[in-house]
Amino acid sequence: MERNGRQARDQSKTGYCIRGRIWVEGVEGTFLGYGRVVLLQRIRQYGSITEAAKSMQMSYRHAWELVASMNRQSGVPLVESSTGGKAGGGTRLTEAGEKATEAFWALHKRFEEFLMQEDKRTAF
Amino acid sequence: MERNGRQARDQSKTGYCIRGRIWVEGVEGTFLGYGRVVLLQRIRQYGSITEAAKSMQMSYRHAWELVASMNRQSGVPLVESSTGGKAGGGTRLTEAGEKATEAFWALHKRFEEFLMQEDKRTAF
DNA sequence: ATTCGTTATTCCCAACTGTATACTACGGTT
DNA sequence: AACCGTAGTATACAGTTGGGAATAACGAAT
Repeated sequence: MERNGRQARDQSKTGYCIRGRIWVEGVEGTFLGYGRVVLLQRIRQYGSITEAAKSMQMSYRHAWELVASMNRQSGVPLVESSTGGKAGGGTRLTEAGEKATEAFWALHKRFEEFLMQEDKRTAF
Repeated sequence: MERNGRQARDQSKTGYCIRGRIWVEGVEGTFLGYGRVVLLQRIRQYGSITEAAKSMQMSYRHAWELVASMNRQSGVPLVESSTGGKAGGGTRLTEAGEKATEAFWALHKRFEEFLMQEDKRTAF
């Protein structure tokens, strides 16, 4: 199943594992989550929503919607787009976008550690 | 919105809050999650899937499906049902069901604490 | 002015989830 | 035997979500 591209934890001992999702919530619901931050990363990498979406097997429509949602909910835009030009335009991560992804990955890492710890600890 | 009946955290300072979901995963996906365990609790309280579902504004069909999924994935049934009789039948929580809900609430409590802590800690 | 590739936007459709409804099975009580 | 309220099951329906395709807007390079 490989939810969100994250690996399933070891179930060999009990048959169960502890899993979870974590996100930053803003006024319209999710502001930053795993998928959204991966998308931001890919946008930085490719300089294009189109390419970023393609690399994640995500439709451009969906990717664009996520980007719009993030920018709407953020005080300062996480991403800036330009249209036209020789390359047709592009999208780049702003400084605020860099900071946001960094902060989210730090949070995510601590969460993964929490899950791992609970996986060992809990009776399941 | 009040997702899953859990309260939204304080957003007064930053406009954001850290939220998450946690669950115990078995072979067919979710084994125990917040909603499922609340359902178990209500079943214990009412002695009936019908009443438990009604009290949560959940359809009987859905509630029954969740119960079946939990029992299928658990080594020993968490819930036992009987049909017929003066009361028409009923469903009660087994000892294993009690233990499972207890363990899940303990896990959930630690998770809530983790979220609270992250909410204070993180930049969002 | 034409070309080009991307952003931005719209519309329709498929898949999934859960609801509502209706029905049968059950078995103690009367 | 009839009654009653629950479990258990099937079917049809509604809402949401995301995909796919089609199209316009854009602007630098040629």
